[in-house]
Amino acid sequence: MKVSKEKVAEHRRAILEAAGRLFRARGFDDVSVADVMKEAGLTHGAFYGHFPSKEALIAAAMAAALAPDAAKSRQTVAGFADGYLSTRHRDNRDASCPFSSLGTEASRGSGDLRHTMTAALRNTLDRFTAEAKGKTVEDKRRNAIVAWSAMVGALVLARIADDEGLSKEILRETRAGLPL
Amino acid sequence: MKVSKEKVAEHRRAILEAAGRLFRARGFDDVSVADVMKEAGLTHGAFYGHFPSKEALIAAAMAAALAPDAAKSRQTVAGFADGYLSTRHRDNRDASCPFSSLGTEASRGSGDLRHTMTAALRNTLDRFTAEAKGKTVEDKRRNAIVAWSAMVGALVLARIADDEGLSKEILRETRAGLPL
DNA sequence: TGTACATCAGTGAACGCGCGTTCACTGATGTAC
DNA sequence: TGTACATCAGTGAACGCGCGTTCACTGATGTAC
Repeated sequence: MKVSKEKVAEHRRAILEAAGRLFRARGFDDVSVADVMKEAGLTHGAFYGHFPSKEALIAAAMAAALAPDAAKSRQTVAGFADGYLSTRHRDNRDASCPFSSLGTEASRGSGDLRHTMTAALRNTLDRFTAEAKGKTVEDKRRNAIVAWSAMVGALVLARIADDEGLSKEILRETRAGLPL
Repeated sequence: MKVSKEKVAEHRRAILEAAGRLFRARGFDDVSVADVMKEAGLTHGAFYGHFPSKEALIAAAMAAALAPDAAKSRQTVAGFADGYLSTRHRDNRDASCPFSSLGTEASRGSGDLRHTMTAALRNTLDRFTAEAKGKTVEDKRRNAIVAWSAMVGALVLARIADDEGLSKEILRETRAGLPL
């Protein structure tokens, strides 16, 4: 049956939100269009009224997940790093940073996906540069790049490690050694 | 037809090698058992004589890809970092470091896979600790962790970036800022 | 050393399954009068 | 404001396809004598 414009917009938001959570928790390939639609409270047939393909959904869901968040941008970079390198972030995969939960898959993704993520990467580096250690702008920029690379890498490694002590050590020592 | 013991061992090696290359280039989910067997010069039916499942192949292929390499262990850590953060390594995905090419997928992988990768992670950190900056062992260990996290993260980010200038900047500045 | 035959690695057809995607249909929405 | 009907979002069955895995068969290997 037809549905009001408001419901359509609400459904679209629900699909993007469900996709964002499921993709981050299980990866792009292990989540089907039907899984996403079920999680959004709809049937799979309705999907193609909202998006032209699964690939387009991936790009749109990641764009939504990476959209600037008011609460986060009020934080200092140091505060953001504390949360980023926490066991809470490590374990809450479905709401975690797309770079650390889907980075290696994203690098093989569509042009749209990579373009969206590149824009988010630039934003993050700019924000970090303003608060990084260093006397010159060049030093600050370098430290911003090292810090963001280390944060993403540390979360990837902490999630691979099957030893809780090692995993926590990686998070803790990376946080302590960040040039911020 | 039956095949000599030497051929069997050779075929197993060919399967592991093909799997290592294909998985790193395209991801675990986008490479089928048939793809691997074809690349190894066999038919897909022979696969289950060598491995009990695709999951077991993934773990075995990554163990082979991560096995200590004589040429690499002769290098200094600084030399290893130069190669790691090069555009050559970024672009040669099929022979690249499993952490940077498959890290986010591996974190959702089997216990066997994560165990193998954890052992490799420990080895790398130990090797880095010996040559990292720092006065105390604790400082060296912290810098080893930051350096390895930053290297893995930088390669992931450099592969996502769809702007060659930004991608190269990430590799270059991460290399320059590494606490080694 | 030579021969007979049991073994078993590899082949390729076949299996059930879930995937992304399509489509005829339904019925509430919202517009034209 | 009330009514008639064209629109179109959502439903669920169906599509072809490729996947991981199985299996009856083949024929070279390698062992027993």
